[in-house]
Amino acid sequence: MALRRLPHRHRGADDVRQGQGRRAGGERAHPPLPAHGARNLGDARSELLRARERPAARDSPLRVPARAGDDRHRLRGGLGAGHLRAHRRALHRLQLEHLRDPGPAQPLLPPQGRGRQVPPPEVRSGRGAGVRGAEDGVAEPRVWRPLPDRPLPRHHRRRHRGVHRPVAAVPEASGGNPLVMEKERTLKEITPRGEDFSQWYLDVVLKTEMADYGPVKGCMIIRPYGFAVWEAIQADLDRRIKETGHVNAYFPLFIPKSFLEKEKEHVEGFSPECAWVTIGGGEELEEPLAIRPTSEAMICSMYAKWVRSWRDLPVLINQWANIVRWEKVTRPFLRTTEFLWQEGHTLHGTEEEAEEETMRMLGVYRSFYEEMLAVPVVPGRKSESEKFAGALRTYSVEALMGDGKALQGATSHNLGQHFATAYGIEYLDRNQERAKPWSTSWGASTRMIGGLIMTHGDDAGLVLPPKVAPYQVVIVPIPPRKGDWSESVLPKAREALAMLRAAGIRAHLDDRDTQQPGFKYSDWEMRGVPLRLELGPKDIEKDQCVLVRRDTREKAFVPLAGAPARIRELLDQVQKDLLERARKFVADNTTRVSSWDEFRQIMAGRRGFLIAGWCGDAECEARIKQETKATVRVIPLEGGVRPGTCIRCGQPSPQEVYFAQAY
RNA sequence: CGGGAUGUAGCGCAGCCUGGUAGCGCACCUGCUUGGGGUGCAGGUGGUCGGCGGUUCAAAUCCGCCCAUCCCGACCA
Repeated sequence: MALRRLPHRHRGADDVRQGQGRRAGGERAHPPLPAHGARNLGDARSELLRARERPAARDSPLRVPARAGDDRHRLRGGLGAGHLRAHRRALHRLQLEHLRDPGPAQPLLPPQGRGRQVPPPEVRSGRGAGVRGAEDGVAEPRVWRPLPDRPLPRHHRRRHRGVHRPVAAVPEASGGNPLVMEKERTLKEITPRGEDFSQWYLDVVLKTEMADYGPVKGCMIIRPYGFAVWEAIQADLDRRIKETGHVNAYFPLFIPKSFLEKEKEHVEGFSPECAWVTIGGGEELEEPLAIRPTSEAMICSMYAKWVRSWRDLPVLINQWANIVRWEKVTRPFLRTTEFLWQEGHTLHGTEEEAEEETMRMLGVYRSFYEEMLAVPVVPGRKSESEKFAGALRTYSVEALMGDGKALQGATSHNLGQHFATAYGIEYLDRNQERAKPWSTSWGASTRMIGGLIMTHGDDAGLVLPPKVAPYQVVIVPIPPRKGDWSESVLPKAREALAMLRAAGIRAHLDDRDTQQPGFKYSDWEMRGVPLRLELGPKDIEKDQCVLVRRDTREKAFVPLAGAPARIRELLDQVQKDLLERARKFVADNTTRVSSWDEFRQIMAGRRGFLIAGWCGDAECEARIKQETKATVRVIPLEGGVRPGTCIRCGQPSPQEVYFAQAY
C-alpha cells in the first residue's frame, strides 16, 4: 500500500505486489540492497596497519578532554554528566529520608512526589561519565542503597534505533512471566519527575515494558504489560457501553475519498491528518481510500442504507477499532499515528434524545475514569475552536496531569443533523413525513493509558489502580539463609498464589531465582503493582505474610489464611486512595483567577486548571493561547453558571470556563 | 511544518578533532557465591559503527546526499 506523504523506500508498490505489504521486522529496517564490494579491503588494510605504528598523539595528555559528547550534557541545563549523576544520587538519598518522614506535599508533584531538589554542594563533583565507583567519600550504611553507582543513564535524550531484536516468549509453565518478556537484571532507571516530566513519562512507558517504538514514526507497539491494561479498560468500558443499550459492530478500515468529502467541515478538519491508499494490487486505484481517521463517514453512509422508518430508531452502535491520524508530533499513548479506541455512533429521532445520549455517554466516561482509572475529570462543553469537525456541540472530560497540563480524556459529540444531511439519512416518521435523524458520536482511546500513567506515577515508576493493574499482587518469596528455597518457601508461595487466584485476585509469583528479593521489590514497584506480598522463612514460622502497598509503601503483617480477604480490602483502599489523592491534587492546582496578571503568572509557573470568565470570542481565546499557552479546556457543566467578565478583554462573560495548557 | 539534538553490541556510552586491530559499564551465557530493599567473584558470547556515495593504500573517524528517532514550538484524541 502506498501512503500519501510517505514516499518511503519500504513502501513501494512492490510490497503490495508481494501480497503481504509487510516484511519481517528486521528486514524492513534494512531493506535488501544490491551487494557491493566496498568493504572487501579489510585484509589489505590490516596488513598496512600492522606495518605502521599507532600514532602517539592519541594518548597524549595534551589532548583536549572536552568534546561534543560533553557539550551535549551541558546543553540541557548546564550540568555535566558527573553533576547529573551526583544530583541523582543526592536526590535518592533525599528520597530515603522522605520515605521515613514524608514532608509536606509539593504543590506540583502529586502526593508521592519528591520534588525538585538541588544536590548539596559536597556531592557535586566533576564529570565522570562512565566511571564507576566515583565514591564521594560518604560511608553509606548497608541498609538500602536504591541506586548503586552505575554509568549515568541517558536521561536527557531518547534515541530510537530501529527494530529491536525479538525476544522469545517465556512459557508460563516454566515459571516465566508472560507479561514481562525481558528478564533484564538491572532496574532500568527512571528520570525523576521533577527533573524532566516528559522524559520521566517516556522512561516509565519504555522501561515498564508497556510500549516500545515501532519502525514507523508514531506507531508504537503496545507490549503485553501495556496491553493487559488496555484489555482491562476495554472489558469494563465495553460493559458500560452495553449496559447503556449499545451493541458492537465493525466497519471497514478504508473509506473512499468521496465518502469523506460529503461533510464539508468534517473533511476540512480531517484531511490534513489523513493517510491515503492510492495503490492496490500493484495498480493505481480509481479512487483513493482514506485509512479511517474516524468512522462517521463510513458509518453514516451505511446508516443511510439501513434506516427507513421511525421504528428503526434509535440506532445505537459502537465499534472497537484502530484509527490513523498523521500527527506531526507523537508520544506513546498520548498521541500516536495509529491508536486504538472505541467509537459510538448513534441516530435519534429528536434533538433532545440526541443531546441526552451525548450527555449520557459523557457521564459514562466520567464514571469510568473515576471508578476504574481513579482519575478525576472535569466534564464540560468545548469551545467552538476546540469542537469536533462537523459537530454541533462537543463535550469532553478533562483530566489534570502531574505537570499541570490538561489532558482531554474522552469526547462526546452531538452531531446535530449535519451528518444525516450530508450522508442522506432519511426516514418516514410517525406522521408519514420524511425526517432526518439526529446523530451523535463518542470515543475514548488508548490515550487513557497515558493519562493513567501521568496521574498516578511517581519517581519510582508506575502506580496502577488495582482495577486495571495486570497484576494486583505480586508474591516475592524470600529464600532461607540456609538450604533450598524450593523445600519450604516456594511451595508455600505457590499455595498462596493458588489461594489468591481462587479468590479472584490477579496475582503473580515472582519465582525467578536469578534475582534478589530487593531487586524484585524495586522491579515490581516500577511496574506499578498495587500490592506486594513478601513471604519468607520467618513468616512461614508465624504463618503470616507481609503486605506492602505500592502507593504508600505501608507494611502490614497478616495471617496467611486471612490474606485474600485482607488483600481485597487493601486493593479497594488503594483504589479509593488513589482517586482521593488525585482529587486533592486537582483541587490544589485549580485556581479561580480574577485578574489577567494572576492568570499569566500562574501559567508561567505551576500551571494547572484556571477558572476564569471568558467572553466567548474565538480571537480572544487565540490571544490567550498565544500569550500563555492556555486554551479553554471546557465550559464546565457543574458548579453553577457564574456570569462575570472576560479575564482577557473585560467584556461580559456569560459563564466561567476552565483554562489550561493542553496536551 | 520550523528550530534543536542524536544514530557505534540488548541498554547506556567512549573512540571521531589529529584516518591505521572497535572499546568500556550494565544486561546476556557458564560456574561458584549470595539472599527480609538493587549480592560478590571468575570466565565467556555478542558489532553490516543508521544507509548510500565520495576522498584515500586505508574511513566509525574526513566530505556529500539520504533515512530514522527524540526534544521544543506552530496544528490535532
